[in-house]
Amino acid sequence: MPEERPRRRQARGERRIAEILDAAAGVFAEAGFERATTNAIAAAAGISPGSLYQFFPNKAALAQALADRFVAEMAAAHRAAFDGTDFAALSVGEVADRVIDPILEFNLDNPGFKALFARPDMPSDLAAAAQPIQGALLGRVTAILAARVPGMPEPDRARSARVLIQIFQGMVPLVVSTPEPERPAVIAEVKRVLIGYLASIESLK
Amino acid sequence: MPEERPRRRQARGERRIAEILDAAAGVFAEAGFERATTNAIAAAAGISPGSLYQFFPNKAALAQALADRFVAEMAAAHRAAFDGTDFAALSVGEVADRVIDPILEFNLDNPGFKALFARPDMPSDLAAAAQPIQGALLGRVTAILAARVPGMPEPDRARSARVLIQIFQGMVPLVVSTPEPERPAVIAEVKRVLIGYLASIESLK
DNA sequence: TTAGATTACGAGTGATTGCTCGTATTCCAC
DNA sequence: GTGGAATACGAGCAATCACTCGTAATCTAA
Repeated sequence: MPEERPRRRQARGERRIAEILDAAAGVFAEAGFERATTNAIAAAAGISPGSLYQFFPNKAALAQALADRFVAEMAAAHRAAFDGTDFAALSVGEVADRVIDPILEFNLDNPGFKALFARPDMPSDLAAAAQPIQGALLGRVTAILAARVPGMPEPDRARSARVLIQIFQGMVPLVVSTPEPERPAVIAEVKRVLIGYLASIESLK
Repeated sequence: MPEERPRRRQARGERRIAEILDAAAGVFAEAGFERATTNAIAAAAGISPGSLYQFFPNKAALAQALADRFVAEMAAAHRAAFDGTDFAALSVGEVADRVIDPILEFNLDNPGFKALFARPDMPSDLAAAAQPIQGALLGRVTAILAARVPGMPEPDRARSARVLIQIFQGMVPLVVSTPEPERPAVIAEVKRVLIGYLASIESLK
């Protein structure tokens, strides 16, 4: 049975870990998770393969740590988008602006994010890492729906929240792949889609 | 310089090719493209690795052939969805039903499809194989928009067509992953989303 | 019938890649 | 200062996988 005493990191080590995660995000974004080699990540971080394995026991753990960091940053983006606002008092357009812009910006700033979380064969432990924010996001959208459409039956509300989230996440690739002069128009269309759906729900009384 | 004389296939060989493509679609769907090994595909087809390479020079060519078959079948699904209908004379609900159901059914029946075409690192030659149907789909949706909303400026029309397609394709994973008793309700929501967006475009006159 | 082509086999090969290990350097607590 | 821990190196190991090759069975055209 391995002792597995956690080593006491020096400041240098903490810095290295951050550098490795940065490098991994870049390589994942460029090559995709499978094609990304640990040696390439080490080279991108400016260290040797052996040094990389001083900090991460294997590639999966590296991916897990990067995922955890993404999740924490995404949670912050979600808090910025959702907290401290009375969504029942806003117009649908205002709701869309408040919620969509920061989350979209996060996706634009972190191309490695979807390389990790949108891959077809996501292992269960990575999905488990993403589950908290996914669940929290679902809860927040459901809460907005509950505040705005109180009469809606619970199953319908949960389903509509899932649909809203899926629309948004499904449109992210289109937004990201659209080059700059055209991008704001596409973002405006995304908002129109979500607003239209939200309005059609609210019009049911 | 290789002679590269195309060999004359026997009926048995044609059958084998179809069997290999079937097996590949299944293995791709289960394991994803990268994780799918050629030996596993051969085993699933009930043949040896060497026999597989009698028919396909490499894994990329196998993927290409499967993609071509999917594209042909998808094109047929598109024809069934679009041809012989005057979309200008239908209600938005009828348009949605006619277009969405057959294409959604194709995606449900062919789980290998998205394993090939939705992978993050799709090589350019695979994208080239998909381009004709993607282009044709874009043209068909644009034509429907042109028939229904004649006054719309061309750039807006093209953008809205792309958005409509992206909404649909972005929702496919949600539909596929929803188990059966619940699935029709999700499909109904997908249609409501598309109808809502279409109606909001048409309401602009 | 038979010669040549096609189909079939499966152990093996070369290349890739995640990861190790022996060793050297740097840091920090005492 | 000194000893132990943390950091760093990079050649190389073991496993995986796309693919090959020598050989044999089967089919088809004549």
